[in-house]
Amino acid sequence: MSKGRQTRDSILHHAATVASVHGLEALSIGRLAELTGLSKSGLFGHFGSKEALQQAVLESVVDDFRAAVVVPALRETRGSARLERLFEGWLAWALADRAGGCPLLGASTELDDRPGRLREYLVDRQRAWLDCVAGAASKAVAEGDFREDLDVVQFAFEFNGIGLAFNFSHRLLGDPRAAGRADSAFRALVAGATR
Amino acid sequence: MSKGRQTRDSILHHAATVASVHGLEALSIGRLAELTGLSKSGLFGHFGSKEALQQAVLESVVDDFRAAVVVPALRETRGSARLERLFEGWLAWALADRAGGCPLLGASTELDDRPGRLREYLVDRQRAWLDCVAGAASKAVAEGDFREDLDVVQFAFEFNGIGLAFNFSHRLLGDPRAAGRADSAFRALVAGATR
DNA sequence: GACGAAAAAGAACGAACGTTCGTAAACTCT
DNA sequence: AGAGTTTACGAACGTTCGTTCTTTTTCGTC
Repeated sequence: MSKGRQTRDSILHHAATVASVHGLEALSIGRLAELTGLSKSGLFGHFGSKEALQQAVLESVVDDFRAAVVVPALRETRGSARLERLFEGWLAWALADRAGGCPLLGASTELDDRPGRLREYLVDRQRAWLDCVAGAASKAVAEGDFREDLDVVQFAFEFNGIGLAFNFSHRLLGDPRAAGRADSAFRALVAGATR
Repeated sequence: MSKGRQTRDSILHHAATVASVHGLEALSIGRLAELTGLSKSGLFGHFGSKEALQQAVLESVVDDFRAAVVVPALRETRGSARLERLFEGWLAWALADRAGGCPLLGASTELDDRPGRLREYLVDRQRAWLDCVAGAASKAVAEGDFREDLDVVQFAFEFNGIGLAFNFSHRLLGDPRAAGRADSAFRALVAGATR
């Protein structure tokens, strides 16, 4: 890997940490420069604009998410087992050792009313994520794990809600039972899809 | 009402609009000043600091929420009817005519990793909100609408998740079926609590 | 209508913001 | 080792930021 890529990756790593706590908009070239030991202009040159930096951070985090959650689940046997793997993977990702919470969830409420390239990219990726969940549920139906008349999009909607509720209770309220609550909710969701 | 309170309320109204789109941190004295037709220093004098302004905005929105959602529901007959009222009220609040989404949800992810007075206040209010839902569920159990062994805190957790999922699908993804999805999820939740 | 208080304006501050530019250093490859 | 290209620096730009003063205007009350 060239020197440039190396530096760029280091910048993105620090940026993702900052963004997990303060959000994408709070990323500042100057602060990020002293965090990485670069000059403002030196750091700036890697991206060309602040928005491009934010985009790069977002893409980098999305790639990590895919590698940490989606790819391992796709290696699991299709059916309800894969869905369980998706859920556990998501929970582990949300609990991962960061300075703050999942940057994608943060960006989702940060960008949800702000048109632009960033938002479009994020919307696309989040749709893909929900499609992934719905697709897995669909496979579970085909495998006979779930009932024939299950609304898989509705399933993905509620699946997502459990994740969001977990994030809310865990990160904001600091509820130590949040993971257990999420687990119970997921089991109830699966039970409702099974019978 | 004195002239001062009047101006202050006007400022808070504009501030809540801005915060609904860009978040609490993005509130800027200068921008808010030209939005309200005041000078920076004139506006500043009403609060004394930016953080005090943010706090005032938060309190103002919380008061609106209570008046629009909680109070009307408490006038409803206790039991599952009141819960339905809470849910509908929440949905209507989230769909209300604002520039952006609900400022309290925005603040919840904006502040969830940032210690301080603002966060503490918000956590307190959100806990109270979940307690309110759990309390209503508890009443529904006592009334015989819900089954005896229902975990009302878990109920509130999932109730909250449905709201968050709605906000996500509606505001970020722009899904026109979001409200219907939320409604189906709520009915499923109630059905699970009933039998 | 005068008087004290409250509200708003105006000017200024130091700091941080994103960005541009020209130049120097470091790396990559033959 | 030398040529060519990345990579990084340092200085400066025009703005905007929150905040602090002092001064002026407006309000509520007797």
